[in-house]
Amino acid sequence: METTLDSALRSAGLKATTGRVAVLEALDSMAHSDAEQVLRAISRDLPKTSIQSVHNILADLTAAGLIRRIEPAGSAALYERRIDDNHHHVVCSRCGAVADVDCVVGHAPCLTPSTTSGFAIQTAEVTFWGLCPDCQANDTTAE
Amino acid sequence: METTLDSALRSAGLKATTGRVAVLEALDSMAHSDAEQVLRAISRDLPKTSIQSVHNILADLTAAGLIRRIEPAGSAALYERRIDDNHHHVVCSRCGAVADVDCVVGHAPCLTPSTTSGFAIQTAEVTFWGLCPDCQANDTTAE
DNA sequence: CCACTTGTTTTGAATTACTCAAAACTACTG
DNA sequence: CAGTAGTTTTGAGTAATTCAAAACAAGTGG
Repeated sequence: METTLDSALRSAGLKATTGRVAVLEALDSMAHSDAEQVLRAISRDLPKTSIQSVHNILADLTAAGLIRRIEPAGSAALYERRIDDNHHHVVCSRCGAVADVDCVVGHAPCLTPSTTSGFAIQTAEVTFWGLCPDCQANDTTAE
Repeated sequence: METTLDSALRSAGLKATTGRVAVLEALDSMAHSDAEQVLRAISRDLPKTSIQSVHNILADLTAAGLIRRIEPAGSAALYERRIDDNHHHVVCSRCGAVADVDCVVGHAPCLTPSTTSGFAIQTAEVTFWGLCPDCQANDTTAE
């Protein structure tokens, strides 16, 4: 079967292997997943896949621009399929949950620093930190 | 000798040990250092200090609010003494060099997201990515 | 000034997330 | 359908950090 994912992979210069398609499908259904979550998701269909292969696939897909990699402080690297806009993230400072935040500007860099120290700015990455709804609900029990 | 650093430590509820004072001094002279750089800096005076102790001290100082920890994607955790303002960072996407960027607003969160997904926002962390002056100079040789 | 107690550092081992390399394999080409 | 280049597997290795128990030192009270 020739799917959209197959052709996306091929037009990026990558072979459309079952593993890669499965990873893309997994990330379509669960955004902001780390390598281990992706492994668990695709293990249902491809039980022979190793965590190293998942890392390998995720690195290839990231390099090809088919997925985006984010690394919030304190978490393992997370991957997402939303790559065509310049959006940002809210991370729960207690449990690490992640949600998307639309960028007001829509393209990189959405902000320009006041003092660049001679750097040639390419992008601005914004990470909001706060409490997710669940952790707010449990806020009375622990701090 | 009773220094400013001593009293800063004590008023944070921490004992003013030589190791902690040395770490604070090191971070005063070299901002954005990782644990290993701090270890090298204090090894001149305290050669018996282990990397584990440095991690321990850095964690204590971070918890006490005396230093700030940043974790740019792809780098080890970096520590800095500038904690009283809400400033941001430029990271070189090639060599990982870090410089400070003043926050226009000056207090957290300097930005407010459009859609919060129910999160209670506490801070906004902005990381600019670009090429540092050195890497711009070498830009013709490699990409 | 000395001993005590608690907080701190050392020592040594373990863990996590990830990378590297060679062998086995499979998607696409002709 | 066979060949080859690109992929995945298998297995080992690394870097940064954390954990735990024993050794030690800072600040306190005598």
